[in-house]
Amino acid sequence: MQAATNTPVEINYEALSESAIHAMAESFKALADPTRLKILALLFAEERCVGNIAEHLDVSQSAVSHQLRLLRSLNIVRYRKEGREVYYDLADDHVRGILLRTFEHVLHD
Amino acid sequence: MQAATNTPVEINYEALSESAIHAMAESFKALADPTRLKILALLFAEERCVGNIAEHLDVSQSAVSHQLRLLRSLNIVRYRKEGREVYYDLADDHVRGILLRTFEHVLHD
DNA sequence: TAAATACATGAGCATATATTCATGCATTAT
DNA sequence: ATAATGCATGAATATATGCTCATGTATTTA
Repeated sequence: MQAATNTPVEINYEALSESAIHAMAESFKALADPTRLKILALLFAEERCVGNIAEHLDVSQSAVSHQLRLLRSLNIVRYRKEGREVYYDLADDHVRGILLRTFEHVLHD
Repeated sequence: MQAATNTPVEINYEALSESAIHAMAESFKALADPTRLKILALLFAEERCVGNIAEHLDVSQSAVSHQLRLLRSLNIVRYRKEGREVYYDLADDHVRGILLRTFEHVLHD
């Protein structure tokens, strides 16, 4: 999670395919909601099951489940089943990095 | 733009204020639209005036102007006037970093 | 087996959002 | 001064989105 900053990657409009643009928009959209951000902030520290998340956020279990489905579909979170509970976790450190950067961006303004 | 990765910043839910969460959501929301992303991709390389952006994206001048207003309000782009033209540019390298990271995230999937 | 628990999901509704259209406001050209 | 150009903006509309409610499915307990 710490390396990779001086990558030679560049963004130029001509090279960006329509599908890449839409994929990026989808990813950002997933992070563009307070409820989902709160869920991710909780998962930033440790994995949690659905009911636990709902309690902490004071949001209905249904609402949390809907949001988790969306995050799942974009590979932002992953899950594992244990009995009748389903534990969710951040999918990878890529997500952590983006969350951290934006958090900093918001702070230093 | 390249340094700053091993910052000691952490995200934990309890410490995140409601307003910080909303600020982050707003920032992500600004990046969560294909048209705005295309605009930013254009500006990634160089500053451009409104009409020029509209031409390149095949979007109406009005639509571009509306989106630029939103990006402006969140300090994602900045502008300078020159005669009757207004040139827009990315506000800072923070934005570049976030765009690059997400671009990579989308590629490596 | 029946009841309870934990989570997922479809439909419906209220709100948010992106675009278009019409128009306004500067600045430059005639 | 009048017209033209470049950009900004308010209103209206169509679509997208997040939540609730009702219900379904899987797993555990009585």
